[in-house]
Amino acid sequence: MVERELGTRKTEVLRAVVEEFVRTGEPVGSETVAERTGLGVSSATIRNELAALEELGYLSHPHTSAGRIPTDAGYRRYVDALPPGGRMRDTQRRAIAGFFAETMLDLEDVLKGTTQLLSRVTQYASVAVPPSGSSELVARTELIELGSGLLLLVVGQRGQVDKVMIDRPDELDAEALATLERSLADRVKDKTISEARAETLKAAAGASEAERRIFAAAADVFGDMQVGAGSHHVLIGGVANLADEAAHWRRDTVRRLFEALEHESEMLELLRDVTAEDLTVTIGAEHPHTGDWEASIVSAPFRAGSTEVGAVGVVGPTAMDYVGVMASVRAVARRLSELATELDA
Amino acid sequence: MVERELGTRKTEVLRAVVEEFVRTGEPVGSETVAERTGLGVSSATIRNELAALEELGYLSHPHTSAGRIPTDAGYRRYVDALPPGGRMRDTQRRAIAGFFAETMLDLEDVLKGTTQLLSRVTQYASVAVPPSGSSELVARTELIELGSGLLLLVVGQRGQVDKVMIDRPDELDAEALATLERSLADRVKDKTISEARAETLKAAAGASEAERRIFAAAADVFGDMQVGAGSHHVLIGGVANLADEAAHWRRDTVRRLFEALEHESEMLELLRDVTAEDLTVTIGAEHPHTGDWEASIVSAPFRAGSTEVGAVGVVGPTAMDYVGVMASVRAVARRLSELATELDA
DNA sequence: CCCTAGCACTCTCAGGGGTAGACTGCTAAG
DNA sequence: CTTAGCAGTCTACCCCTGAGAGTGCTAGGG
Repeated sequence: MVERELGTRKTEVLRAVVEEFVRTGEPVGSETVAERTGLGVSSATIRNELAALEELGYLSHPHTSAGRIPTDAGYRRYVDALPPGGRMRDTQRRAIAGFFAETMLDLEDVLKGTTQLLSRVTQYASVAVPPSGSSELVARTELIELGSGLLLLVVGQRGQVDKVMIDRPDELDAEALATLERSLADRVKDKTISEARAETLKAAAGASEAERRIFAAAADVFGDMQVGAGSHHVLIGGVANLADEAAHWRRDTVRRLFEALEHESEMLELLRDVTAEDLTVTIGAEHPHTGDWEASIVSAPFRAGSTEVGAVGVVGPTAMDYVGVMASVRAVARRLSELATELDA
Repeated sequence: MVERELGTRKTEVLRAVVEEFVRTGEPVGSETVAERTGLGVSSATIRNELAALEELGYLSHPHTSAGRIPTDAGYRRYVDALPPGGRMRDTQRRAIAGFFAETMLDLEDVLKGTTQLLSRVTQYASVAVPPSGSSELVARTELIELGSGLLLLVVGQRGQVDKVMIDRPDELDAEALATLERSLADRVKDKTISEARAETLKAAAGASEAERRIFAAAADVFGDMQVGAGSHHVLIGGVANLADEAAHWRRDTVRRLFEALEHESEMLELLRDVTAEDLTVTIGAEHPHTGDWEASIVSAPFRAGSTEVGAVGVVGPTAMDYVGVMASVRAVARRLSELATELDA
């Protein structure tokens, strides 16, 4: 579709249709638009504009005598035409400011809180992807003997901790384990997590069976930490909000959405490639992985200094309050960037 | 309500109504019951029985000319009358056996897998509550200096790890920190987690401001571990299955359920007191915290040796396949007990 | 005394017509 | 280019009806 100038009145009309539809959930008629835009033209004129916008593929018609509904392309056009730096409601602004006013030290805790904040503020579901961790440094590794086996523990420079239980190899005595622990620590200390993974895989290759098992387990842990430390890699909040939305949605949309929310890898796919420079809005079928379901994702990355460390986003119906959501997500991402930068210093 | 003998035919009729209703979701008529029970009596006789069962409060009538549907009390009676040791389908049995055939070392990982297993097998949502941990022993504590502050790490005897970030108190140098770390370790090593918590709170009381902060943080971590180590205390699986059920449910039921699933404390309340000796079935409004929503919970504890360590459960509509769910939950809980006992040895 | 056949009765559900209302799209005039 | 006016179209709703499902009751039979 060729990018073409639309004329400010058409843009205005489209805006009115989208916002009214989002507000009421009902198809919007020419009369309503004429009143709401305040353009000072009659509904007949609006009807011509509406017909033109439909011709262009931005609006559609459930049936002859119904009002107009925006298409995905219509939402897209609407979002692209939005003035930069949208407004939040005061309550939203205050909620966000209040949340970040507390002193917080653990980024993972913060992110968990962030999902709740975003979902409360926007009334949709929200997700947060913690730092990918590949370029983090390994601060410490430990091999601890417990009653039930060996516990291998890895601590990252930012306080991320990951672990795995290993069956205790009988052929290794306490001394051998201590040596092994030191050898592992020497190999990975102050390396990045991806380097540490490569290093441990290499070490596993040329070691005895018992040692190999431990190095392999370590490599697994590092692999895990690359995605995000700890046991959950994607944080989610406000799913209950989607239950309300569910009434308007197709059945399979709801199910697929919940499935995606449950499986982290799917959720990561939903957000991958989709989180660009600043703020990204993905509408309905635009997303490569969502097929034709009627959900939109608004997401933004946050950074510590200049390296990208994670992302936050909101998932809701295509008929969502883009202005409010975009402003909220942008604000939260900016705050998170500040916080992450500060924690890093 | 007085517990009264019902007569085997009434029981049989009730059973038929419940099972047919669960299977089809439609109110059940006398004709259907007459055929399905194989009692060899006519539908007229069944009608008398149905009327009696309704009089007793076990069945209800959407309207005059509709069939019967079970009340909560009806499900209760049905469940209580079920022969012990219900049957699973072969596929269910196999799925469970297959899952536990693998060797597994980390109970938390196992529980995560368990929720997925149970939800796949039953087609409802499932939850797992990990060991409460109060009586676990503290295996190790560490105070690690990172770029961004101090990381306090606690490792439990079973491999549970919990942590908290603390702002580095400027007035403590490396040596003071080392002393503090040793002092903390001495106080809590090999104590139970509840003892450790009490101990740290005591230590916090009579310490300098900087030390107090650290002991207090430690107490927080122990407090956290009492509920369940790591960042999630209740594990959940198969929420997507509830989305399908949602069509049959009242709106607020769905929302409240999702909210409960999101807030761990609520979920713990749902399962607390509800998990008795063996297998517990809570039907609809029976549960003190669910108000009048139409959901049932089937749960069972699992133990390591003789101490109760956790619980698993399934959440679904009151019209659920109790036989299959009860058998599955019981089987999974038994397997988990075996595994937990073995890991403990 | 319990069971059963039969029947009148009740109530829902699906479908058909008929109407009001909501919008559109077109046309002709400003 | 805009607008008023108007015919045309389609849905949503209501009302009605008939079919069907299922009950409750009664009277007769083992």
